[in-house]
Amino acid sequence: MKPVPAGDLSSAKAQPLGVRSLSMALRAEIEKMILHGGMPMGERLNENYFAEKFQVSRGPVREAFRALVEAGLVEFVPNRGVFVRQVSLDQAIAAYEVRAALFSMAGRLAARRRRKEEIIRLRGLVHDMDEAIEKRGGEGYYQLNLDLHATVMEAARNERLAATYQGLVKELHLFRAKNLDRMDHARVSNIEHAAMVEAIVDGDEVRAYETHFDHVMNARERVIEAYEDIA
Amino acid sequence: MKPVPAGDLSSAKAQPLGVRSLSMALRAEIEKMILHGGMPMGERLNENYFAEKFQVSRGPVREAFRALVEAGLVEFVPNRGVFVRQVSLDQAIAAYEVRAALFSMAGRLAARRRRKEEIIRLRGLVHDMDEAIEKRGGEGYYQLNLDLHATVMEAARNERLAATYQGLVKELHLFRAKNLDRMDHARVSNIEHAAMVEAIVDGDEVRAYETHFDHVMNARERVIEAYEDIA
DNA sequence: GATCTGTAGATCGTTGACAATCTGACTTCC
DNA sequence: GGAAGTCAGATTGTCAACGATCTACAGATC
Repeated sequence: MKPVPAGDLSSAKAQPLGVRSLSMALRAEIEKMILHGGMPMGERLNENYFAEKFQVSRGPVREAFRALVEAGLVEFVPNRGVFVRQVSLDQAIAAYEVRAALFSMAGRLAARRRRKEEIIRLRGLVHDMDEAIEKRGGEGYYQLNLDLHATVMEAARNERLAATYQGLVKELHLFRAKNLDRMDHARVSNIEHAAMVEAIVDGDEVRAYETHFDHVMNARERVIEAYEDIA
Repeated sequence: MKPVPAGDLSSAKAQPLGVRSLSMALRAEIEKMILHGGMPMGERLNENYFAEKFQVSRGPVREAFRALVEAGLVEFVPNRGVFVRQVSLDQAIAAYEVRAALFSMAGRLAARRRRKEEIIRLRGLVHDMDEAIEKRGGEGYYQLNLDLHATVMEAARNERLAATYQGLVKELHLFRAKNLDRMDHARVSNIEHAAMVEAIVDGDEVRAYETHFDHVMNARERVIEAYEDIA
């Protein structure tokens, strides 16, 4: 009955766009393409291209773009379109400082609000990362590192903080030198992790703040160094 | 000479919406209405209403809404529309903690990067606020307070930090108890300001962090108290 | 040979129309 | 009298088309 085109969206594209509104689903899909798919920085996002790719009109695509602009993943130029955002070293440095602010607060709150199971999990992660470095040549370290940071955020029990932090980390993915935090630093980094976790375990807010703050600011320094190597 | 179109838009529309794209201008305008105009919390924003009000089609209005959703000022419900966001006490508390993280970082960076003229300005503001309290019954205190916070942010010299902070402050405007930070606390508050400024002047990063952190967290406590009075 | 000008193609900005969905009130039935 | 079903009106979701703007390239001018 309905004048729906022969092949329906979800199956035709074989894309699990979800049940949300079309533009919300598109936003998530395009975001994934930018972050994981690896679209070149500065690349222009063509509205017609995405409209055809997902078999929708340009309206929802445009709405998805607006949301991505606000999220800081793309830049908008009137009458030109949107472009995958270029993140300069200076901007990355600034973002690391914001990250330090947020993450050190998370550590501080985690020290105040931690629960027994989180303490166990945190200590376990530090131990696993040690083993990943010493016994498996760094295999699996990256994921464990993400887990550790996520667990600290969880222990802080502040969703607003977690959401802001997440948005910032996404943005930092756009920085081309993101992968410069090499395995050389894993040992040093994990010593910092241990100090962070013990401060949380002790419930020492000030020490938790300091250790978490230093951890991110040290990462900031390493990024600067690494960048200068390739520049 | 460039082929300038006969009838140019800006005058034809006779709308001082600015030179940016239509949806960007709408976003700013609607945001102003929500924050200053005082739209009731939970109010639904009707697309047709805004389209007619600004003499545009619904497309740009919808795009403006998407941006406001991402900014956290309105909530989106599929097939229902967008609503002015309701901010609960719990959410406000969480937001104050994020604010403490950002502002204490600003204080810390300001202590590191301050310039002579900013020192003069900061001390002047604290002095003016004292006079506003003692000699003018609080007249002008509110604006001076905003100026002080803005000056600290400026001295921190981190645009990303400032932008994140600004977005958060906007969101806190949606909290109905926002005006509960009454003049009773101005004296205490300004003593805190003095401590903050002196820490920045001394270039003492740790003390700057602590004083700024405490200042926001104390404000958080006062909001909780005030909320309980009216609840 | 370099710069400027004009045109063509492509892309964005906006609009108005139509389909899908929801809200709220009225009717009907138990 | 209260609960469930039904229907009209209003609102949102999506689309296709038109007008405006920009980029790039070819040709003319100095």
